[in-house]
Amino acid sequence: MIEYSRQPHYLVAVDCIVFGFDGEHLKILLVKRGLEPEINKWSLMGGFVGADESPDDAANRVLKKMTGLEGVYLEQMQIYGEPGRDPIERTLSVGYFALIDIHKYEAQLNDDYEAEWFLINDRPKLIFDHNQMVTDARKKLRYKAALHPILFEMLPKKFTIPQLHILFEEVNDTKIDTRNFSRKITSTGLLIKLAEKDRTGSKKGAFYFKLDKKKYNANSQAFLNLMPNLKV
Amino acid sequence: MIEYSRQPHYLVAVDCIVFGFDGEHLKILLVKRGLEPEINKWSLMGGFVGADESPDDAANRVLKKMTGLEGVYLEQMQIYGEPGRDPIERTLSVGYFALIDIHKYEAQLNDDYEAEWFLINDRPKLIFDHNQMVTDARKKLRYKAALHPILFEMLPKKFTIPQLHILFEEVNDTKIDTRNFSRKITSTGLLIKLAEKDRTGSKKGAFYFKLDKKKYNANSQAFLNLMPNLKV
DNA sequence: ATTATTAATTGTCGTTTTGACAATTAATAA
DNA sequence: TTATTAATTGTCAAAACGACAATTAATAAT
Repeated sequence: MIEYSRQPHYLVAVDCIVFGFDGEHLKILLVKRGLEPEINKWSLMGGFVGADESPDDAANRVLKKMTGLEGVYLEQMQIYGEPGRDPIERTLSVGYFALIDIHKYEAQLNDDYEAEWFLINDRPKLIFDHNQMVTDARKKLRYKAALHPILFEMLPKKFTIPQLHILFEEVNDTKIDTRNFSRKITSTGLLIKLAEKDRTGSKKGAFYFKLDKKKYNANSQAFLNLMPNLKV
Repeated sequence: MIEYSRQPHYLVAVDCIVFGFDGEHLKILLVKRGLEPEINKWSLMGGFVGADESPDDAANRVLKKMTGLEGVYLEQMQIYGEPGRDPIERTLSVGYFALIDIHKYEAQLNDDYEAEWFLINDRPKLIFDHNQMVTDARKKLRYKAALHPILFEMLPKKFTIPQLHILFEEVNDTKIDTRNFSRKITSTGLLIKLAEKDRTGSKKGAFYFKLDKKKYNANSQAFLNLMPNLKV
């Protein structure tokens, strides 16, 4: 039988940086690690890639298992493969970032895992190279969101322009002129204005919008230039 | 001793899509595979990730070994990890794309490996999922090159605007107005005009330019909008 | 009822960028 | 001297950008 003799074999894992938005701040979802080493320390959601699944499959499985959510926005980020990154045994990990509607999650929380939302800017130290993964994910989110309409993934089906505005400011850690922002976001043609208003945040109330799914699917690869004065 | 018991272990490889430009067309560098299965079939340059190196290290090592070149532009693309992608044994491969100056290569060719340049649009069938890798790499190259000044990596230190123009047209598979192109590319401020002219291509001759390394290193992450009417 | 208050929404306008298109220039060959 | 060829510079209207202001729709206070 043919074989690749004498080549070393490694464990392969996936780790997910799960972003959410509570209406005010950008957050990430962390779990208490369930196995040694570093048991009970905070870490990203992760798991080993099984024999019959691809890394993408594994990431989806892990997310389903730990949050109950299916079909979430998931994007491969990069591989982390320094020889010594896991102290026990060589393990390469594929980093993914996920965007979920934080409210959807709360309803389906799987209590078997100790999971908790943390402010992106006020999170505990994480195990291994997970801190670096979060930094990288945040940078990639910022990059991608400047060009493609992906931040909708973190909002409910019905959302308002002001909500979207705050989310963009959070992700980019900067102030954006509300007047120019609303003009730019509506000019994409991706939003459908609803008759209903959200009156919780102000006296006047803000109109709800929903995503034009057809145009969104057709244009999700288009370059948009959603950030003013963009420098990365 | 702590261990991750009973988790499956896999081979991990790297595969490099090496792009080059001969002045007229975009090309990729392929090698004849040196081991079973599929020995002597055309494939990407690749190799297994060794025990003491990261995937990035492995990709650089493979490139050095097969082309003699060091310090080439190398970017991690994505991981290919479908369970059945290698018929012999489960192997996950990290795809990289590389941009090299085709002339530099010719001078340092390592004849131990049967390597050959192929037109990107007229290449042989490749083993495993390498055809998909090439397709993905091409798409990513196009995407990246539209926003960042990376195509210089495929040209000699001294190059002309018309050379750059043809390269952009090749990568994007489209015609670009020469007048608007030269204005846009010079307005980036990344080019330094030299006194010398290239007279091989025309009677008038075209001025040589070189890259402003300082500005290039400082701005390599900036968004530029180098393609007109950009849709991806 | 009238007014003050607050946040959402629509509006203005000069500057810059874009991209379609044409004229000029610098060299060589006839 | 002229024809030829490709590089380079030029023109301009339309669109996009971004700094900044006014108006509007509601509620709360008087």
